[in-house]
Amino acid sequence: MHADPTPKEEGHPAALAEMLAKFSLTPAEASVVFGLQPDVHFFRSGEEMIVQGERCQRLLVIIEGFAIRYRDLRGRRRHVLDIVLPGDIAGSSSCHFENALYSEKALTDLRALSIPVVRVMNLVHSRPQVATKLLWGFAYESAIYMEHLTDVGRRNARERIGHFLLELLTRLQAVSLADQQSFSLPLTQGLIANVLGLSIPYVNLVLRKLHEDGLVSINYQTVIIKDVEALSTLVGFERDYLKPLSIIDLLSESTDDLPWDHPGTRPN
Amino acid sequence: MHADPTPKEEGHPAALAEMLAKFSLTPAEASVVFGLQPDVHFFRSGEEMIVQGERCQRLLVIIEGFAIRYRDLRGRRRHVLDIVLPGDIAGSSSCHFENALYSEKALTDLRALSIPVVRVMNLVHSRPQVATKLLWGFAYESAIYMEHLTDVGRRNARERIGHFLLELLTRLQAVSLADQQSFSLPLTQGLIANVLGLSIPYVNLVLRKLHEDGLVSINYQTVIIKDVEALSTLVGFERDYLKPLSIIDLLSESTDDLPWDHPGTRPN
DNA sequence: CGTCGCTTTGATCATGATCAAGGGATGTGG
DNA sequence: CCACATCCCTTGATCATGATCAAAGCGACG
Repeated sequence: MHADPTPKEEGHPAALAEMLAKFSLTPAEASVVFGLQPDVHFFRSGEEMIVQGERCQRLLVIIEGFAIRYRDLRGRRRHVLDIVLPGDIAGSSSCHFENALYSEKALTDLRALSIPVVRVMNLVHSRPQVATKLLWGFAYESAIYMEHLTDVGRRNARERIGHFLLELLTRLQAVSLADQQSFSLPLTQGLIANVLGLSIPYVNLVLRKLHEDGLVSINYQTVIIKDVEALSTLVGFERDYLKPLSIIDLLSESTDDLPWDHPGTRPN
Repeated sequence: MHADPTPKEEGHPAALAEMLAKFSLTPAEASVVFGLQPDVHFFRSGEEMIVQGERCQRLLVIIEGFAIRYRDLRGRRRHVLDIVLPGDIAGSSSCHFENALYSEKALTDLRALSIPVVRVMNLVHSRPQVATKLLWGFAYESAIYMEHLTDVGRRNARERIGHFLLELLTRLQAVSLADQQSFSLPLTQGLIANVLGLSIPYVNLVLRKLHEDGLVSINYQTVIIKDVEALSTLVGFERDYLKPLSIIDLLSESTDDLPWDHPGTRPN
């Protein structure tokens, strides 16, 4: 990992848009986050960003590139818990523990904003609303894992794979990295197998069947979902869990009128 | 569901101890939460507390009794995502969405504090530190689901069941509802099967084998884990994920010395 | 005393794992 | 420019974990 001391502005615009979308931050609030003097860090493909068992003291807002979040099981190999996309935050769960419960590793060359957890926590005093929005966004992660849980626990291989691809499509669309029915990302069959708890040969088989049925096609890192509707129905995909309520909606329902933490940007 | 209009103090002491433990609230902060004028609600065994698809507008701090959090799958039956114990908060994930993603239903007669989400959110202005502690606690939920994910995705039936029982033991110990090796809770084999994505006859089989091996015994709602060490090793149980870092530790590492959140003393 | 829900047991079946081997690509060093 | 290594995809044969189906026993409770 190499910190880049000089160009601290370079990566902000893209990350800004993603933060806005994910955490409902107003531009003013986003600039509060960027005011925490984040470093831009670069990681090479394969580099570990968060290491299981070590203390996690910084959050990494992914600007560009992809990563995996995985857990090393004793004896068994590893279990990939999720794919980390631009706009996601590496370390957001690890920082809850004395020692990180899992690792995060760059899947491609990757660029991220690095912000010390302590500095974020201090927003509680200085900018409580910003802190709340960030924490609210973190809490929402559990919804994704709950969905993955029913994915792995209650669906067969075909449904799991279809569901996984549809989730990726939707999440990537949210950060403008996918069009209506396709996206590009360094997804191997081995990775899919690992995320979904399946074996590689079986993933291969199911993927071929899905292709024969004209539902999806995967070629050279590009996934095309030929019939989103049909696949969604087939595997029971409902995208609600990927569209959390904005915290703004909740706050604006409030009837009282206590002072805001930085007047002027209040959405009310 | 019946709101109890009169005795609003009755349930607080027990719930208070649990809140202290789970959210690192000081007594003063706990009383801020109780100052939100929560109602004590009673639910009968089998009653729905949160309904999938409906808007979730209140949080329910479980004081006494047990519940399940489950999802209705189309066509398929339901999938139980987790057991909800005293000290847990029903609705803590549902409130992130326009419509609750899952239901929560009382497994026994149950007593809970009901607090409107809006009122909690307003703590952001008045008591940002309390709000942060609560949200921090919610965010930590995702760690539990991530662990369940590797449980279901990467372990065989024996390991899953053992892991599940050890998690329950640990979580119940945290709220003084279990001793060193045993606890009581209305757990049926059907429920275990549903949580872990197994069939009832197979759960029965595995449970018998675990019993024959002298590892666990289940009788009349009482689970005894005869050899916690052996079982933990056998199934690879590490309890770290159930012991989140207190947010206090993070805040106290802060080098600056801003006044705390008491109204009137806050700068800015 | 009959019903209902939970547990137990057994027989059969299938989803998906494991093992094995070969086939492109791409990349690297000689 | 070729030899070799590596990584990923593909395919097939065999195996096993755990599902499904069926039926009966057993409390508890009204």
